[in-house]
Amino acid sequence: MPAEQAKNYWLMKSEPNVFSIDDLAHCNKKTEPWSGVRNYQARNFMRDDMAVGDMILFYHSSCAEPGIVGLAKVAKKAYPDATQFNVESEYYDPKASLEKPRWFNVDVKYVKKTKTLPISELRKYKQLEKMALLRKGCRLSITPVSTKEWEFIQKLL
DNA sequence: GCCAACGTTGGC
DNA sequence: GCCAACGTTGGC
Repeated sequence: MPAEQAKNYWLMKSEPNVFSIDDLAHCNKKTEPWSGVRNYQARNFMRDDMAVGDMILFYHSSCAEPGIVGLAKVAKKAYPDATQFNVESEYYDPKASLEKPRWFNVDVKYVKKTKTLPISELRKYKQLEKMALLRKGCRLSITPVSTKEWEFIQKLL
């Protein structure tokens, strides 16, 4: 066994009217496949860089008070996203096949709900000014979080 | 391989 | 609802 690997940290956006932190807390085993990501950069983060045990800031977007609302962790490493093969799904991708899947997802497990830390507050801290989330025009639904950013945010929660 | 047109994201 | 910023598509 290798020595314990350095943990990575992530921020994952979800629209609460589609899938909220409470939904995650109440689903089976508090674990859910993070399916439906259809952006290559976000896919690559999941497929190539996420490991079991990585910690996640759960973020609510497109809502009254967008911000960090809880913590989660990676429960299963990436595997082909089942929704790409399902013609009934809004995430169906006709260009994907079982032999050549295009989209991957990890499983995400609920850790805890926190107070809401709004994006407007995050923008106030110099320590967070380099956060990918806060970069102008950043629309990525999955972004890396540095260890320092993670630790700073833990103190705010 | 370029790039205009188009669609989407997401804070405000 | 607006719209800036970005990613994707497809004609050439």
